[in-house]
Amino acid sequence: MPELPEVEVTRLSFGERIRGARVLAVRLGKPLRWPLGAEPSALVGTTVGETRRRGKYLWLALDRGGLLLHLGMSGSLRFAPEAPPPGAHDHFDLVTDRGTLRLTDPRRFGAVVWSEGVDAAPAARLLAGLGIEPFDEAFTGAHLHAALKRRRVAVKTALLAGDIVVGAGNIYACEALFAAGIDPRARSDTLSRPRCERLAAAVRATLAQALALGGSTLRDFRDAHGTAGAFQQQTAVYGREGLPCRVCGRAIRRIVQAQRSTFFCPRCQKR
DNA sequence: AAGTGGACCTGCTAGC
DNA sequence: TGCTAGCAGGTCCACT
Repeated sequence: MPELPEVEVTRLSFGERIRGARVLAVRLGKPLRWPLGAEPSALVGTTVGETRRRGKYLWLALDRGGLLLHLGMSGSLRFAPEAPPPGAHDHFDLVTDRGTLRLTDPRRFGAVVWSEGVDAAPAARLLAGLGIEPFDEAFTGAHLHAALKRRRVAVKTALLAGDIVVGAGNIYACEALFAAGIDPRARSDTLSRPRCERLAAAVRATLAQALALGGSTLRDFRDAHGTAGAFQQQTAVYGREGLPCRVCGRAIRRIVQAQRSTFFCPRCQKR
Protein backbone atom coordinates (compact mmCIF):
# COMPACT_ATOMS: atom_id res chain seq x y z
CA MET A 1 0.00 0.00 0.00
CA PRO A 2 1.56 2.76 1.57
CA GLU A 3 3.89 4.85 -0.48
CA LEU A 4 5.11 8.26 0.62
CA PRO A 5 1.77 10.08 0.26
CA GLU A 6 -0.10 7.49 2.34
CA VAL A 7 2.57 7.50 5.04
CA GLU A 8 2.62 11.30 5.15
CA VAL A 9 -1.19 11.55 5.18
CA THR A 10 -1.13 9.11 8.09
CA ARG A 11 1.46 11.15 9.95
CA LEU A 12 -0.46 14.38 9.44
CA SER A 13 -3.64 12.75 10.70
CA PHE A 14 -2.35 11.79 14.14
CA GLY A 15 1.05 13.35 14.84
CA GLU A 16 -0.20 16.46 16.60
CA ARG A 17 -2.99 14.65 18.40
CA ILE A 18 -0.70 12.07 19.97
CA ARG A 19 2.08 14.47 20.87
CA GLY A 20 2.37 14.76 24.63
CA ALA A 21 0.27 11.65 25.32
CA ARG A 22 1.32 9.32 28.12
CA VAL A 23 1.74 5.63 27.26
CA LEU A 24 -0.50 3.45 29.42
CA ALA A 25 -0.01 0.05 27.82
CA VAL A 26 1.38 -1.74 24.79
CA ARG A 27 -0.35 -4.72 23.23
CA LEU A 28 1.23 -6.99 20.64
CA GLY A 29 -0.61 -9.27 18.23
CA LYS A 30 1.01 -11.71 15.81
CA PRO A 31 4.65 -11.14 14.90
CA LEU A 32 5.37 -8.42 12.36
CA ARG A 33 8.38 -8.24 10.09
CA TRP A 34 10.78 -7.63 12.95
CA PRO A 35 10.43 -7.99 16.71
CA LEU A 36 9.72 -4.88 18.76
CA GLY A 37 13.13 -5.15 20.37
CA ALA A 38 12.00 -4.00 23.80
CA GLU A 39 9.82 -5.17 26.62
CA PRO A 40 6.38 -3.66 26.07
CA SER A 41 6.28 -2.80 29.76
CA ALA A 42 9.41 -0.66 29.32
CA LEU A 43 7.42 1.79 27.20
CA VAL A 44 4.69 2.28 29.78
CA GLY A 45 4.88 5.65 31.49
CA THR A 46 6.83 7.35 28.71
CA THR A 47 5.54 10.39 26.85
CA VAL A 48 5.10 10.63 23.09
CA GLY A 49 7.01 13.38 21.32
CA GLU A 50 7.30 14.36 17.70
CA THR A 51 6.19 12.15 14.79
CA ARG A 52 8.47 12.32 11.77
CA ARG A 53 8.69 10.63 8.40
CA ARG A 54 11.71 9.40 6.47
CA GLY A 55 10.87 7.72 3.19
CA LYS A 56 8.04 5.33 3.99
CA TYR A 57 9.08 5.01 7.64
CA LEU A 58 7.57 6.89 10.56
CA TRP A 59 9.53 7.77 13.67
CA LEU A 60 7.51 8.24 16.84
CA ALA A 61 9.73 9.82 19.46
CA LEU A 62 9.33 8.82 23.10
CA ASP A 63 11.09 10.34 26.14
CA ARG A 64 13.74 7.76 25.77
CA GLY A 65 14.27 6.42 22.25
CA GLY A 66 11.27 5.92 20.05
CA LEU A 67 9.42 3.66 17.66
CA LEU A 68 10.23 3.18 13.99
CA LEU A 69 7.11 2.11 12.12
CA HIS A 70 6.64 0.76 8.62
CA LEU A 71 3.29 -0.06 7.04
CA GLY A 72 4.58 -2.71 4.65
CA MET A 73 2.11 -3.60 1.89
CA SER A 74 -1.14 -3.70 3.78
CA GLY A 75 -0.64 -1.74 6.97
CA SER A 76 -2.55 1.24 8.26
CA LEU A 77 -2.59 3.16 11.52
CA ARG A 78 -5.60 4.47 13.41
CA PHE A 79 -5.57 6.80 16.36
CA ALA A 80 -8.84 7.17 18.22
CA PRO A 81 -9.95 7.84 21.80
CA GLU A 82 -11.79 4.55 21.92
CA ALA A 83 -10.40 1.42 20.28
CA PRO A 84 -12.66 -1.59 19.72
CA PRO A 85 -11.34 -4.98 20.89
CA PRO A 86 -8.43 -5.99 18.65
CA GLY A 87 -9.34 -7.94 15.52
CA ALA A 88 -7.40 -10.70 13.80
CA HIS A 89 -5.21 -8.21 11.90
CA ASP A 90 -4.52 -5.74 14.69
CA HIS A 91 -0.94 -6.45 15.65
CA PHE A 92 0.18 -3.44 17.67
CA ASP A 93 -1.60 -1.10 20.06
CA LEU A 94 0.00 1.85 21.78
CA VAL A 95 -2.57 2.72 24.43
CA THR A 96 -2.22 6.28 25.70
CA ASP A 97 -4.19 8.65 27.89
CA ARG A 98 -5.43 10.35 24.70
CA GLY A 99 -6.36 7.27 22.74
CA THR A 100 -4.98 4.16 21.11
CA LEU A 101 -2.63 4.11 18.15
CA ARG A 102 -3.32 0.82 16.40
CA LEU A 103 -1.49 -0.87 13.53
CA THR A 104 -3.74 -3.07 11.40
CA ASP A 105 -1.76 -5.14 8.90
CA PRO A 106 -3.22 -8.32 7.36
CA ARG A 107 -0.06 -9.35 5.53
CA ARG A 108 2.28 -8.43 8.38
CA PHE A 109 5.05 -7.01 6.18
CA GLY A 110 4.92 -3.95 8.39
CA ALA A 111 6.99 -3.36 11.49
CA VAL A 112 7.21 -1.53 14.78
CA VAL A 113 10.74 -1.43 16.15
CA TRP A 114 11.93 0.23 19.31
CA SER A 115 15.21 2.07 18.98
CA GLU A 116 17.35 4.15 21.30
CA GLY A 117 17.19 6.93 18.70
CA VAL A 118 16.76 7.49 14.97
CA ASP A 119 20.51 7.54 14.66
CA ALA A 120 21.04 4.46 16.82
CA ALA A 121 20.61 0.78 16.00
CA PRO A 122 18.36 -0.71 14.81
CA ALA A 123 16.62 2.33 13.31
CA ALA A 124 19.81 3.76 11.84
CA ARG A 125 20.55 0.54 10.01
CA LEU A 126 17.06 0.41 8.48
CA LEU A 127 17.23 4.04 7.39
CA ALA A 128 20.79 3.85 6.09
CA GLY A 129 20.93 3.64 2.35
CA LEU A 130 17.64 5.42 1.77
CA GLY A 131 17.72 7.87 -1.11
CA ILE A 132 17.02 11.58 -1.00
CA GLU A 133 13.61 12.95 -0.01
CA PRO A 134 11.68 13.97 -3.13
CA PHE A 135 10.63 17.32 -1.62
CA ASP A 136 14.16 18.14 -0.52
CA GLU A 137 15.55 20.93 -2.65
CA ALA A 138 18.62 18.78 -3.26
CA PHE A 139 16.46 16.43 -5.32
CA THR A 140 17.08 18.03 -8.69
CA GLY A 141 17.22 16.85 -12.28
CA ALA A 142 20.99 17.05 -12.06
CA HIS A 143 21.03 14.82 -9.00
CA LEU A 144 18.72 12.30 -10.62
CA HIS A 145 20.67 12.37 -13.86
CA ALA A 146 23.96 11.68 -12.10
CA ALA A 147 22.47 8.85 -10.05
CA LEU A 148 20.75 7.19 -13.00
CA LYS A 149 23.99 7.36 -15.00
CA ARG A 150 25.62 5.04 -12.48
CA ARG A 151 23.08 2.26 -13.10
CA ARG A 152 22.22 0.03 -16.00
CA VAL A 153 18.73 -1.03 -15.06
CA ALA A 154 15.32 0.00 -16.36
CA VAL A 155 14.48 3.48 -15.11
CA LYS A 156 11.36 2.18 -13.37
CA THR A 157 13.40 -0.37 -11.45
CA ALA A 158 15.85 2.35 -10.44
CA LEU A 159 13.04 4.57 -9.11
CA LEU A 160 11.49 1.72 -7.14
CA ALA A 161 14.76 0.73 -5.52
CA GLY A 162 14.48 3.71 -3.19
CA ASP A 163 18.19 4.35 -2.84
CA ILE A 164 18.20 7.25 -5.30
CA VAL A 165 14.97 8.93 -4.27
CA VAL A 166 12.54 7.63 -1.66
CA GLY A 167 8.78 7.59 -1.63
CA ALA A 168 7.65 6.53 -5.07
CA GLY A 169 6.43 2.95 -4.94
CA ASN A 170 4.74 0.99 -7.67
CA ILE A 171 1.77 3.28 -8.24
CA TYR A 172 3.60 6.58 -8.19
CA ALA A 173 6.65 5.36 -10.11
CA CYS A 174 4.32 4.32 -12.95
CA GLU A 175 2.39 7.58 -12.75
CA ALA A 176 5.49 9.78 -12.64
CA LEU A 177 7.02 8.04 -15.66
CA PHE A 178 3.81 8.61 -17.57
CA ALA A 179 3.74 12.27 -16.57
CA ALA A 180 7.33 12.64 -17.76
CA GLY A 181 6.66 10.80 -21.04
CA ILE A 182 9.35 8.23 -20.32
CA ASP A 183 9.09 4.53 -21.19
CA PRO A 184 9.58 2.54 -17.95
CA ARG A 185 11.84 0.12 -19.85
CA ALA A 186 14.31 2.82 -20.84
CA ARG A 187 17.72 2.04 -19.41
CA SER A 188 18.54 4.42 -16.59
CA ASP A 189 21.92 5.46 -17.99
CA THR A 190 20.49 6.51 -21.36
CA LEU A 191 18.20 9.29 -20.11
CA SER A 192 19.26 12.79 -21.08
CA ARG A 193 19.64 15.55 -18.54
CA PRO A 194 16.47 17.37 -19.72
CA ARG A 195 14.44 14.17 -19.42
CA CYS A 196 15.77 13.69 -15.89
CA GLU A 197 14.69 17.26 -15.09
CA ARG A 198 11.21 16.36 -16.29
CA LEU A 199 11.23 13.11 -14.35
CA ALA A 200 12.32 14.74 -11.09
CA ALA A 201 9.57 17.33 -11.49
CA ALA A 202 7.06 14.59 -12.32
CA VAL A 203 7.97 12.56 -9.23
CA ARG A 204 7.43 15.60 -7.02
CA ALA A 205 4.23 16.66 -8.75
CA THR A 206 2.74 13.16 -8.66
CA LEU A 207 3.50 12.67 -4.97
CA ALA A 208 2.24 16.16 -4.14
CA GLN A 209 -1.02 15.60 -5.96
CA ALA A 210 -1.54 12.24 -4.26
CA LEU A 211 -0.83 13.86 -0.91
CA ALA A 212 -3.43 16.53 -1.61
CA LEU A 213 -5.98 13.82 -2.40
CA GLY A 214 -5.31 11.90 0.80
CA GLY A 215 -3.28 9.17 -0.91
CA SER A 216 -4.52 6.08 -2.74
CA THR A 217 -6.86 3.50 -1.29
CA LEU A 218 -6.70 0.37 -3.44
CA ARG A 219 -8.28 -1.82 -0.84
CA ASP A 220 -7.41 -1.16 2.77
CA PHE A 221 -5.50 2.09 3.21
CA ARG A 222 -6.98 4.57 5.66
CA ASP A 223 -5.45 7.54 7.46
CA ALA A 224 -5.44 7.64 11.25
CA HIS A 225 -8.99 9.03 11.24
CA GLY A 226 -10.17 6.12 9.09
CA THR A 227 -10.57 8.24 5.94
CA ALA A 228 -9.81 6.67 2.53
CA GLY A 229 -7.69 8.34 -0.17
CA ALA A 230 -8.96 9.44 -3.57
CA PHE A 231 -5.92 9.40 -5.88
CA GLN A 232 -6.66 5.90 -7.20
CA GLN A 233 -9.68 7.28 -9.04
CA GLN A 234 -7.52 9.37 -11.31
CA THR A 235 -4.47 7.33 -12.10
CA ALA A 236 -3.35 7.79 -15.70
CA VAL A 237 -1.90 4.31 -16.08
CA TYR A 238 -1.75 2.32 -12.82
CA GLY A 239 -4.35 -0.43 -12.78
CA ARG A 240 -5.64 0.59 -16.24
CA GLU A 241 -4.40 -2.27 -18.45
CA GLY A 242 -6.36 -2.39 -21.68
CA LEU A 243 -8.20 0.87 -20.99
CA PRO A 244 -7.65 3.84 -23.31
CA CYS A 245 -4.90 6.30 -22.44
CA ARG A 246 -6.50 9.47 -21.12
CA VAL A 247 -4.25 11.49 -23.44
CA CYS A 248 -3.99 9.60 -26.73
CA GLY A 249 -6.56 6.82 -26.48
CA ARG A 250 -4.12 3.94 -27.02
CA ALA A 251 -4.62 0.89 -24.81
CA ILE A 252 -2.55 0.99 -21.62
CA ARG A 253 -0.15 -1.94 -21.37
CA ARG A 254 0.93 -4.00 -18.38
CA ILE A 255 4.34 -5.64 -18.24
CA VAL A 256 6.36 -7.15 -15.40
CA GLN A 257 9.63 -5.57 -14.27
CA ALA A 258 11.59 -6.80 -11.26
CA GLN A 259 8.59 -8.98 -10.38
CA ARG A 260 6.24 -6.01 -10.15
CA SER A 261 3.52 -4.90 -12.55
CA THR A 262 4.34 -1.83 -14.62
CA PHE A 263 1.62 0.09 -16.45
CA PHE A 264 2.39 2.50 -19.28
CA CYS A 265 1.12 4.05 -22.48
CA PRO A 266 3.05 2.70 -25.48
CA ARG A 267 2.45 5.90 -27.44
CA CYS A 268 2.91 8.68 -24.88
CA GLN A 269 5.98 7.18 -23.21
CA LYS A 270 9.22 6.98 -25.17
CA ARG A 271 12.56 5.27 -24.62
C1' DA B 1 29.71 -4.32 -7.20
C1' DA B 2 25.60 -4.19 -9.46
C1' DG B 3 21.80 -6.86 -10.82
C1' DT B 4 18.37 -10.57 -10.16
C1' DG B 5 15.21 -13.59 -7.85
C1' DG B 6 13.25 -15.49 -3.69
C1' DA B 7 11.38 -14.77 0.69
C1' DC B 8 8.11 -13.03 4.06
C1' DC B 9 2.11 -13.49 4.78
C1' DT B 10 -2.82 -13.12 3.99
C1' DG B 11 -6.88 -12.00 1.33
C1' DC B 12 -9.41 -11.06 -2.70
C1' DT B 13 -10.98 -11.85 -7.45
C1' DA B 14 -11.36 -13.86 -11.92
C1' DG B 15 -11.97 -17.91 -14.25
C1' DC B 16 -13.11 -22.64 -14.78
C1' DT C 1 -21.46 -22.79 -5.64
C1' DG C 2 -16.71 -24.10 -4.97
C1' DC C 3 -11.84 -24.56 -5.93
C1' DT C 4 -7.46 -22.65 -7.80
C1' DA C 5 -4.26 -19.63 -9.73
C1' DG C 6 -2.75 -15.24 -9.85
C1' DC C 7 -2.27 -10.85 -8.03
C1' DA C 8 -1.62 -7.02 -4.42
C1' DG C 9 0.63 -0.41 -2.10
C1' DG C 10 7.46 -3.14 0.22
C1' DT C 11 12.08 -4.28 0.90
C1' DC C 12 15.59 -7.32 2.87
C1' DC C 13 18.79 -10.89 1.84
C1' DA C 14 21.47 -14.40 -0.68
C1' DC C 15 23.39 -15.48 -4.76
C1' DT C 16 25.68 -14.73 -9.48
